[in-house]
Amino acid sequence: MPTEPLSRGRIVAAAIGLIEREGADAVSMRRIAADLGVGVMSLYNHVPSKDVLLNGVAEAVLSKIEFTDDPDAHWTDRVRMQARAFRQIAHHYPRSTMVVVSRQLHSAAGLLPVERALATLRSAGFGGADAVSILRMFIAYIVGSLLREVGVTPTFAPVHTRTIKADSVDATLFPEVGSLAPLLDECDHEAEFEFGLELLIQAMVAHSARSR
Amino acid sequence: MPTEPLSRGRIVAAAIGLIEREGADAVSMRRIAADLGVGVMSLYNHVPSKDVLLNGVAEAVLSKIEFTDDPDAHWTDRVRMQARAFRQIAHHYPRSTMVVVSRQLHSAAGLLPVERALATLRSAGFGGADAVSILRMFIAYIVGSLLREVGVTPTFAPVHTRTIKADSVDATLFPEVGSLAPLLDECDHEAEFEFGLELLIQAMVAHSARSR
DNA sequence: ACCTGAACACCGTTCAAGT
DNA sequence: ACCTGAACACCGTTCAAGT
Repeated sequence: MPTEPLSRGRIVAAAIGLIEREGADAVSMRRIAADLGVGVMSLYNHVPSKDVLLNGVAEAVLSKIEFTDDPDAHWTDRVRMQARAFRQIAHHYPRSTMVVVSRQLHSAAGLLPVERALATLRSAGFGGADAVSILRMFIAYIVGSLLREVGVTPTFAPVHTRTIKADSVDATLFPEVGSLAPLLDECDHEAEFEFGLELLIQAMVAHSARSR
Repeated sequence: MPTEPLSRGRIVAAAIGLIEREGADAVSMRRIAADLGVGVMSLYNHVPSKDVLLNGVAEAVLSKIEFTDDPDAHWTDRVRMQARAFRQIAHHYPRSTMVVVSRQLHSAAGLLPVERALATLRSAGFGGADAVSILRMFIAYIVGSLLREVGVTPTFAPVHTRTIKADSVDATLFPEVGSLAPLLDECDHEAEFEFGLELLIQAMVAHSARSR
């Protein structure tokens, strides 16, 4: 039975599948080739190196973000929706998120979200420089939030590992950490993300009012 | 000449040096051993695996943050200083920053900065839950900012590579990106960090006033 | 044009042997 | 207690050979 022919897309998809199944450390050209049922060197007919293959993984994951933009909504709501859409990759591709975040993409893969964000900010009345700086702040916040969210689960095994045990922290050296241990122990990722998102949006509103 | 005896500390220091000199990808147990003038397997007398060695690298870099806290300063100034101190690691250990950020530390290495931040926020009148959420938002923002700062220079070779060329962007598909290309092309990392930092701090002040 | 096995220069880590 | 070389099971990638 003649399977579907090898292609860059199939290789990238196999890599993403492998990452999600076994983690980024499990990715090797040989494993991917084995998963696809081909010889290792066949991959190199479609991809020049492992490094650019991983760039392809990052681009593919980024391009799968589902942006549903409503141009009629208030700009603060549009910003909210776009930020949440970005966060979805941490849910759909948790183990690939680290790959996305740790690669500098010089391609146009991430350009569509940037375009939409800038358009939204400009429509809200922000100047070009402010729009770019605000976008960068937002991206930093989202990326950092995703890292916390997926970094906490490098493997899904220890589903409830307490990072800080109240009784193990020297209460004289770290009194605040000690007394807040119950709060530090648990992290509702969605709630934390929304908390920061609202603060950021309100900061933007205030900044907009100041510079008006 | 009997060189200093091998130790976990010397091994971690050698790893950090290697990372800063040649990048995180260059790190291998064999290279570290060679740099230290010992056999590979000697390392395993002091470090159980490469994985926990890299955790040691992350902890060592984190512990080198220089926090100069002034308890008499206004809490917003203290938050500013702490955030800037954190950002210093991107300057002192640029290539190690990715290692720090990509490892989940279950140790007490990062506890001192957390303690100081929480103490500052509580002294500003924030409740425990708010203090924890605000700290998490700040850490997300700082981590994301550091990633942008060091991710842009995986190697220092292309000192001025333009990521987006104005004429290469389809102006009809990406009009905003096209018109803002000059701004997107350059990034004053310190200025961008400070921009977001001020917005975050003002958001905190507003949040504090609201919940007072 | 696409596939491939052999080969090269690497990895992390186990183990048994040394002192 | 600390060091170590040999060995094992892996890597990414080059190259020459196939179709």
